[in-house]
Amino acid sequence: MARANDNHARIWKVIAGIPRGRVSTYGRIAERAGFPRGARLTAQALRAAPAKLKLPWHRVLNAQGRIAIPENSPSRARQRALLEREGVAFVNGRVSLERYGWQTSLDAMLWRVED
DNA sequence: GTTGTGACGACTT
DNA sequence: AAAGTCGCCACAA
Repeated sequence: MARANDNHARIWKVIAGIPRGRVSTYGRIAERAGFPRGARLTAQALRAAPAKLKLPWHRVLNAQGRIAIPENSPSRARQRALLEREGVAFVNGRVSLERYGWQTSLDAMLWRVED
């Protein structure tokens, strides 16, 4: 039986692979880690992620391309700043997943979109 | 062991 | 467009 922390580790691994200047979503990350409907697991893993891992946590947005962190948290503004620093543009508080969404090589192969 | 909650998301009203 | 329902996983009480 896999322990909870093992599942978190699988999520962290996927997040670590998000390229600079691109973003992914809770649902897609979970899916790539082996949890088809585990979007919430991604959120849980992200909250529990040790800073030591230096994960690109800011590149994780919700399925609408919006920052998922609560309004009251200062991390929210920090996430946006970090993304903009990488060239990710916000329009009406939203990021175009069409343009910045991270596509895997496999996806590129299946859907014929750029990697 | 049970229950409620949440940095979520797909579906259905 | 907006709100409700349900699935999923970890965690706190």
